[in-house]
Amino acid sequence: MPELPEVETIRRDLQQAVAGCRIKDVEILDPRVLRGISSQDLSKALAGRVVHSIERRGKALVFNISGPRPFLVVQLMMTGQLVVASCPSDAPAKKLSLIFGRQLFVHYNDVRVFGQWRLVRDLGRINYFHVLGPEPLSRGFTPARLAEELSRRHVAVKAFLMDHRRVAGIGNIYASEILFRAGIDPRRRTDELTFDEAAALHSAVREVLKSAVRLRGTTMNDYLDGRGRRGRYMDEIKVYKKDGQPCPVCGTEVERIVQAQRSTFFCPRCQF
DNA sequence: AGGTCGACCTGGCAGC
DNA sequence: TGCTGCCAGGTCGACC
Repeated sequence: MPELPEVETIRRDLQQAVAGCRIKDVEILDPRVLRGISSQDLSKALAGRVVHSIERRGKALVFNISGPRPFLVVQLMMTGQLVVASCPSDAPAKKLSLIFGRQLFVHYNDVRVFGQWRLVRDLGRINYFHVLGPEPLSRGFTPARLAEELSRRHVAVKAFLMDHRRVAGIGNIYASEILFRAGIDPRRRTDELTFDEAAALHSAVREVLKSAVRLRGTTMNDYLDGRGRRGRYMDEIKVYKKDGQPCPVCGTEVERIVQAQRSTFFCPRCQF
C-alpha cells in the first residue's frame, strides 16, 4: 500500500494530532497484526504512555513514546490505514485503536492484515532498519551516490528502485512514475546507465516524491491519509495502471509488463 | 548476485 | 446469479 509520500502524509497528520498526548487505552480486535508481543502485553505497555513524536523511516512509522520500550513501530504494508478520529469506529477492517481520550482516537484499519505492529526497546532489533538504504529526500541522497550504487548492481533499474536496501520508500506506483519522468526503460540494467542517466533518475526520484508529498499521496484503492481523505497525486499519475491509454507526452500506448511478479507500466517511445 | 516463487491475507472485478 | 481466476500500493525467506 502506502509508499513514502503516503506514509509521510500520515506521519504529519499523526504528529499534528497526537504528539504530546497520552495513550489512555488500546483496543485490539485482531492480534494477527502484532509481532513479538501479545495483545495483553501491548495494552499494558502502552496504556498511560505519552507519544512524544512520530517519525518515518522508509515506509515504516516510528512512534517515540515514554517508557522502557520507547519505539512503537508500525508497517502499513499493502492496505494498512491509520486514521485520526474524534469518535470510536466500527469499520469492518478495523484491527486496532489507540485511545487518547473520549474524543481522540487513532484507528488502524487493514483489510488484508499484512500490516505489522511492534514495540521494541531498540530499533536495531528490527532488521528492516538495519538494511534500509538512504532516504531519497535527505541531503545524503546525491546524484554521485546514486550513480555509484547503480554501477555496483546488475539488476533491472525498476527492481533497483523498489529495493529498500538501495533507496528507502519507493514502491510499485512511484517506481513506474519515476522511470517515466526520467525517460528510462524499466528493463535497463543499472550498471549500463550513464552518469547523466543516473543524474536524471536522481532528479526524477526527488521531483516525483516531493510532488506526491505535496499532494498528500496517491489513492489507487485503499489509501487514506491520517484525516481519512484520499491523496491528490492520483491526478498526476502518468503511466501507472494506464496500459492501453495514450502516453501524455507522445500519445504512444502505455504498456504493461511484469517484472519480479509486479506490474510495470511505461511508454515504449519516451523511455529507452 | 540476481531471478523467481510462495507465504502472509482479503476483497474487487472481469469473464464465462 | 454464481463460480473461477486474476489482480492488488510490501516484505521476507527459500531456492536455482
